Amino acid sequence: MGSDTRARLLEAAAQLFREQGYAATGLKQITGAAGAPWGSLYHFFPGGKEQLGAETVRHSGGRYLRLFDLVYGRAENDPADAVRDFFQLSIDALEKSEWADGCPIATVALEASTTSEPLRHACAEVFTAWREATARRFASEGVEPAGDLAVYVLSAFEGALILSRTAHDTTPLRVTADIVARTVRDHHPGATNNPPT
Amino acid sequence: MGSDTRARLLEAAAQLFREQGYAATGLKQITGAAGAPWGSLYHFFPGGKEQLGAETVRHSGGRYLRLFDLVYGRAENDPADAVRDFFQLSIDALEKSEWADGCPIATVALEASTTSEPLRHACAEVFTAWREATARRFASEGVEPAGDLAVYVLSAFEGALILSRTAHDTTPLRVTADIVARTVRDHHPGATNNPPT
DNA sequence: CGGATACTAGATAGATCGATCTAGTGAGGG
DNA sequence: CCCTCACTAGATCGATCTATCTAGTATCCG
Repeated sequence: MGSDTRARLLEAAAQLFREQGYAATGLKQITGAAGAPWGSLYHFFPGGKEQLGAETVRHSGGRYLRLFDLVYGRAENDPADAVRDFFQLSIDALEKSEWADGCPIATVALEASTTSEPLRHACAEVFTAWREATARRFASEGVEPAGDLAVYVLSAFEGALILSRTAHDTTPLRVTADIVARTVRDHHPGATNNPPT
Repeated sequence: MGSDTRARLLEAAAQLFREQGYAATGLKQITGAAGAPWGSLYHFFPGGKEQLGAETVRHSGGRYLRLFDLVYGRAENDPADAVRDFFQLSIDALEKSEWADGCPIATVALEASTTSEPLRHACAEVFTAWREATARRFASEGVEPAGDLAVYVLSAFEGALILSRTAHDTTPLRVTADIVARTVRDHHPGATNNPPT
């Protein structure tokens, strides 16, 4: 039965991959941070670093998906406010962590894009799940076209997060949140303004 | 005087960092790709990998800046069309390279964010230069607020590029380009529609 | 020609990488 | 009790990493 070693390894890997990326993080560093013995790593992840990476990506992705559902699920928020809340969550995380906690997927996604198909695929799955969660929320509120707007929101969010983290300045996230939220509002039939055109 | 070894090293490093990232790329691999002798690397870049990385980032950033000026400078394009053209350039680059050629800065920026201050700073400078070039173009056409919209366009572009490259699918870039171009058009006094609100 | 400087060439160091392997521990079920 | 199996523990391997160091070659200037 369950020691939590495996979970601690995933957690430590998630944190380190998020901060430093996949290639720069050594397995020794992960076992060290997790307080896990070296031997356990290959016991739980016989596929080695690549398997640990893929599972970590899905693990982080799932955790954020629950966060999506939480923010989007608040009944009192209209979709534009929900989008704004989500950007704000990242602003808070960035500041609290002193610019360490960016997107837990993006770094690995870029590194793995040409390097490891299983890893890239895991990242793609996570992004798809996030997009679909956002699109469902938009569709249920009549924000259309829900799928396209979800892709757009996610793109703007990921990009602004990169810019803010690199510049050590939350301005990109704040500015982008404003404009994107307005776009969403303009596609929301319940809002005060109707969509243009 | 000029052998081109130093230039070839920068070029090879730029390509490899773009494809695989900074940490995953070995110096041996760079000298190999550049056809440059190992000894030359530390002759031209006595600061080692970090100096090479920082100079490579600025090198790639400058090259793209000229591309910005080229696209934004076309007189017949209004700003919304220029934005669309720029997204299209990346779509073409992604497809032609079979998803290898993403943003030459983003991967390194994410990797270096907590790892190397000089490298992060170089990336931040490049992003700033890109934003300013875009903002200048917007301001000269009366697209306001030019600075905010430039940050927004750059964010959406970077994010969509990540999503498209990870998914091996140009849809995020195409969808995001449409919506972002419309936003820019809506802030352009010369366009058929006036800005909302 | 002589001598300084720029660059090439690559051996080597020392550390760390991911991965494998063997040995040992400990709890639970028969 | 004992056997099994999940897990721990860490030595060890070969490869690769960045960086340094020493020589050798070329080029330009006097």
